[in-house]
Amino acid sequence: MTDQDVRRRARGRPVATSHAEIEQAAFELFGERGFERTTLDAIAERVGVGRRTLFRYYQSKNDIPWGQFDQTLAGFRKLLAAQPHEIPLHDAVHRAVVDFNRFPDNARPSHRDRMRLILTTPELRAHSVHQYAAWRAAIAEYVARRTNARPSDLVPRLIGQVSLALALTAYEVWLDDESADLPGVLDEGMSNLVRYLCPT
Amino acid sequence: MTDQDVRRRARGRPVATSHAEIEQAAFELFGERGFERTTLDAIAERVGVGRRTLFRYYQSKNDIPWGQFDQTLAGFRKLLAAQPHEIPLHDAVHRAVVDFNRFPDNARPSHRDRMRLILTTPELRAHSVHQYAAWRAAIAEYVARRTNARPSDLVPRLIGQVSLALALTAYEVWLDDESADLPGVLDEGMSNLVRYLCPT
DNA sequence: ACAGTAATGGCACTCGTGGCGATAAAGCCA
DNA sequence: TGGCTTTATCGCCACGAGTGCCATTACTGT
Repeated sequence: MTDQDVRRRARGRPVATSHAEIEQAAFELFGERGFERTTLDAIAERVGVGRRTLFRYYQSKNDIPWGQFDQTLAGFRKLLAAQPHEIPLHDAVHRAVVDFNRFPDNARPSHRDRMRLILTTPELRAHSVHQYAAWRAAIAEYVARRTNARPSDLVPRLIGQVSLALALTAYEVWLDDESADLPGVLDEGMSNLVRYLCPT
Repeated sequence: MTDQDVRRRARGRPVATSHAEIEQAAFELFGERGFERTTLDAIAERVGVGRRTLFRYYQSKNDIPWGQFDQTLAGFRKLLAAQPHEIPLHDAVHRAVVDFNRFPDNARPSHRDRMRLILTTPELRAHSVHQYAAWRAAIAEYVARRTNARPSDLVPRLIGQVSLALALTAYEVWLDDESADLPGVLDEGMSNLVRYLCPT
């Protein structure tokens, strides 16, 4: 999971920290002072590393809460590709989205903490656009493959955007309601959307 | 439209510039050097005003391309409120969205230039989340009114998000294709979405 | 021990942003 | 005309994110 374990000791100087360590320290501080009032210096100090080094692990302060989203995204692409070709397109996409959002509860920081921070901090809400774009692209490419279109065509793009819309709505409702489970809200959203759009 | 005209000369020192003037200067520079490499100093200098003064007109550099979106948004709320109660909800919302996106071609910077800048500059794409949130809220409130729900409930939120998804997709396609007209792409997107979601 | 290698981390710089207070340019009124 | 009030401008300083540059450090392999 964490890079230290995977990465066979290369030749040079050993790493001084890890993504996991940085995220833990950062989330502690975010919890104490809030995201905006936590400086990179503070994070670096708590990790016991130079500020400059943080930028070797995360492109920006805003990327820290997302962790290693690249890897998560790769998992999502696999989920999409694994959907059976027989089922209708919208079912395939919806299933992949729902599966993608079944998270193990043992992560640390928890998925809920992550998403709460991201979705309640204005700056992070804005910055997340970049992650969302990559997520949408995964969907658009899948749809393009199945419909013999280009990812930049109207329908693939649209389905990517609408799937994101549904997911974001589900997340907001889920965060508002402690008892809700995410896959359930996603399903509920989807059926409401169909009810809204489809002529009787 | 512009504030100078409306605002009857108040008592104190007269204003040194206007939103329109700042936007023109800014768009000139954005065109020459790109958004990111245009500093606020450069804009202030071209307008002939102190850098500090720019912040009295726009909350941030990122807000300049959006112009006075508050006013635009107020117009959108009126469009929604003006929809007849008889037609189905999704028709009402869609009509308001389409009407909202009929823009007069005489604006300067043109609507197309504005949107191209916003949608092709990563930083602006991210920052636009704030404008979008206000736009979605207008829809959510309208839907809540018509369905006797709260704006924070699943369905109003969802319809706001999905409408935005559709609009953004339409904008991207519209910008890619010089010959496309925006209302047409919006309609096309909507019918494709219905086709995608609704069981035949 | 020495060379090679790769991560660290300090330094200096740019830029957006916000606070504070001084100042300029008008109108109002005597 | 001269002061008073009002309101916008603008300079100055400080902070934090982000970036390029480069010396340094701590390993591995020979």
